[in-house]
Amino acid sequence: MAERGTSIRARVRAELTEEIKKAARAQLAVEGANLSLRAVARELGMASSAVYRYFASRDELLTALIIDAYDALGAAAETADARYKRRTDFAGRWVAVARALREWALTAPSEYALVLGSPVPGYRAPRDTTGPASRTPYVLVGIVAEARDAGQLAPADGPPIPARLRTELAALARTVEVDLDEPLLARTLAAWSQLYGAISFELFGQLDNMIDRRAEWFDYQARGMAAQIGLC
Amino acid sequence: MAERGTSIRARVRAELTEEIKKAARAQLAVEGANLSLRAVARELGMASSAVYRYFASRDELLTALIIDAYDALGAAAETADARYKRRTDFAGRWVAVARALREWALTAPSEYALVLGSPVPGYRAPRDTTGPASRTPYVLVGIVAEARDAGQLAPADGPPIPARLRTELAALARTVEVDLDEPLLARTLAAWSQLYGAISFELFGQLDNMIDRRAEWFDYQARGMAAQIGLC
DNA sequence: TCTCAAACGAGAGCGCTGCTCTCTCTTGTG
DNA sequence: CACAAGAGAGAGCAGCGCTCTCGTTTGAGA
Repeated sequence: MAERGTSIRARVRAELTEEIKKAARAQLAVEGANLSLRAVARELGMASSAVYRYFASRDELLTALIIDAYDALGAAAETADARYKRRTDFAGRWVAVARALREWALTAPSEYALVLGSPVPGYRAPRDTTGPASRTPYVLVGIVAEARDAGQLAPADGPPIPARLRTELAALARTVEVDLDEPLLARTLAAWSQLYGAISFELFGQLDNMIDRRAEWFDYQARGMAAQIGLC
Repeated sequence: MAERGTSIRARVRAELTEEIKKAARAQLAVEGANLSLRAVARELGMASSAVYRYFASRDELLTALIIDAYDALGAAAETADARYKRRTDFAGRWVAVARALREWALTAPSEYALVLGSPVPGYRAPRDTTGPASRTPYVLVGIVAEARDAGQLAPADGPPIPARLRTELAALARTVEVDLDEPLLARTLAAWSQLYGAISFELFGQLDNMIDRRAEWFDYQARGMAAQIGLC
């Protein structure tokens, strides 16, 4: 008998799949990037071979975790922006989203490392991840585009952009359907890269023995990014 | 018989140690972060247990590689700055050093990932690395300090710095013996973090399907950092 | 309602890993 | 010249990812 379009078996299967991922995430949190499929199976009280009914390989499990992490990261960015009240305070929105991303990274460092750290084994997951991966930059770009539409954008400055890079930026804007001109897109992209750098720098221990007031330091940088883009 | 203060045995030992590291680096380059001590031993035609005469554990081998990588990275920065002719073109020097760091990272991606990527197994190497690790930022800070001394620094701007962060920056400047005032140190530190972000962003695949003209894109960002610091 | 193929779980096993221990041979120094 | 320290090899342990085989469960079609 079908229930809600899916059989009971399928439902149980989905639940166990989720439970495996949950246990894997838990182990990842304490063990670092070295995820042991056998340990996950042990945790769940099942034979290691049984896990292979749900994930064809350890890498496939990791891929699933990566996709989930991308989704969680994107969701964090979206809700942070949505919850920000003063919609025309674009710099404030940028900082709020940046903070949310950092905080998500701090609560789930190994998952952040999974998606944005060094590629794990030989190479990374296939490009099933492109969808969820684009949620975060989409939020960032959205803030900038809205600011531009509201006329709240400081006049463009920044280094000159070589002609060929400019055409590539234009092509990029077209393919991802982003309505920003080349200099603005360049500044936004650079700010995104900078944001990623600031979070990774802290998370991967480069700030150790240098700065303890990390939240304040991060805010300083996030405000710098907003200023660099031209958000007011 | 002692030779140059070290016995022959010690010399041979040092050579073999170096050879092990070399083989490990080679394997790391093709295999990613998963370094197999047994494979290294196999490559060298020796029993895996013999390697333990030279490195107490796989982690210790990795630590040695990390220290070497930090040193190589620092050396790349230093020579790039030293070779730059127009000493008062501080923005040019910054960009030259940034380029050198990126190029080193591109030629040895796994070694870069080792030192600046996500911490590998459970946690990272001990703090034997602090010395070599500081060579790169020292070069960057040096350029800024020289520019300031030459009066080639644009007037400070940037986000406000909270008082407590400011005192911590002052303390940091004191402990690492850097002669930069708080706002300038903050801008330099932020630029360093940004530089790290730009390199990692490219190296870890975040630029894939977005920008192909990577050298030009990197230059654009490097120039932006110099401008943000105030280098002329 | 019964049947049977598909789904599932467990266990054994393969080759790999890091690491330890023991045994033998070499080496350089007192 | 003796002998302890250094060095290499090999066996072995527990763990890993993954495969295969063998019973059991289950749910959909006859």
